[in-house]
Amino acid sequence: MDYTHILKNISKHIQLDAKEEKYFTSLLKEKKIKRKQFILHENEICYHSTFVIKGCLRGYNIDQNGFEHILQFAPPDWWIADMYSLISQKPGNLNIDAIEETEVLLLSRKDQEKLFIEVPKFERFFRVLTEKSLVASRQRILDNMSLSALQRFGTFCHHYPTLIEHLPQKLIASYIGVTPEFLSKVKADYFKKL
Amino acid sequence: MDYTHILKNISKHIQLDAKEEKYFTSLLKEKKIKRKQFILHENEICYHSTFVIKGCLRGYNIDQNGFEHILQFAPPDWWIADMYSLISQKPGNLNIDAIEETEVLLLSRKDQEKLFIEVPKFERFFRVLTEKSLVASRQRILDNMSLSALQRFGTFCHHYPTLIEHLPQKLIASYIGVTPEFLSKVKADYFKKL
DNA sequence: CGTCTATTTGAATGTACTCAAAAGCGGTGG
DNA sequence: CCACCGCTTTTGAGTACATTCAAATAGACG
Repeated sequence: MDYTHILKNISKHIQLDAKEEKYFTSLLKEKKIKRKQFILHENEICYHSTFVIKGCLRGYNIDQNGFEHILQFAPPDWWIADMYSLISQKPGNLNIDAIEETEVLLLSRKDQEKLFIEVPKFERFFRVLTEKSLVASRQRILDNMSLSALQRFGTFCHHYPTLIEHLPQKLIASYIGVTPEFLSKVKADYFKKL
Repeated sequence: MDYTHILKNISKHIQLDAKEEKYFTSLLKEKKIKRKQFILHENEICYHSTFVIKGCLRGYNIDQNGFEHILQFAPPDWWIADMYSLISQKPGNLNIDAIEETEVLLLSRKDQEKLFIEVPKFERFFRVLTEKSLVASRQRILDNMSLSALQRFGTFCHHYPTLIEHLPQKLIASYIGVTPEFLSKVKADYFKKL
């Protein structure tokens, strides 16, 4: 099993010795997820934090009119979960599924909490991770309130240049908060101006 | 000095003994903020986490067209900061000022980091706090994408019943992401339907 | 009080959505 | 390897939700 990615990800914020690394990796479960396969449905309880090694997941909500709104893409080296459900252990409102063939490592909330006690450095690691997510999430709120669809598309292209390549526009539309039809028109304008 | 509010706030998630409480409170600085007075301007570095005891603060961004977008209200018992600037110690894009006469306690990032090391329980406390903020922030992204202005106003009234009372509508408009003029019309519809 | 700011109301405008249809693209099976 | 099917993307016309601008009214603070 290849834990190099996740250990590298963690070493960005905390230093682990060999024993700690071994303990941590012993808690992880590997999983392969096929395209369109779900790892979480809304109204289910989210039991795991998921770290993506390869491929790409998406976390999204379906509103009362049946429209999908993507909260998060999770390309390699990203963590994803329904945070509400994970911390409350109540049914959440997020769906998480695979955009393509994906490989992940799962860390259960129970093991995570054990980890916080056994190796307090992990408390720090996830605090830092959560702080960064919060920063990104708040910036997105501001962007959604202050930018036009055209500007949000530009921001997205700039922020996720690699995702743009192999992501259906439909999904980008659902992330930046417009209809696919309108994104198509926006994109035309965007590339006209270059 | 009255630390009962903040100690009660903290005891929701972690238990402190007398010595730890004393150490923690020794790090806090008290401050009184007049209406319209700033505790942080955009392009400044945010050095403190701020806990509100009395009154109300707001954190907001001003976009390139000069419009204000409120990211957060901080009534009593809430924490507020420009998280981006606080964790990166680089200039941020948030303004924080007082909506009314307000009393706060300040915890500097340096002291906070010392606290994480001296009393690791605080690492846990702020992790939990940040997780909850993240949950709220992500739900707000979804609400902004899936709900109409009327629905967002309803959600706001339901979520912050006490704030509604003494908050200028202008500020509510700036929080839910509409113009004050339009909120005025939305509100008329809202109360017609009751 | 008087002034300044907040709120309401209305008409015109704009940005993004809806619905419908056509065109493009990709995968699958014959 | 090609043909077909389903799904995505494009295009267009009509519509809706929210903004802009302007003016009148109401309210708050010194």
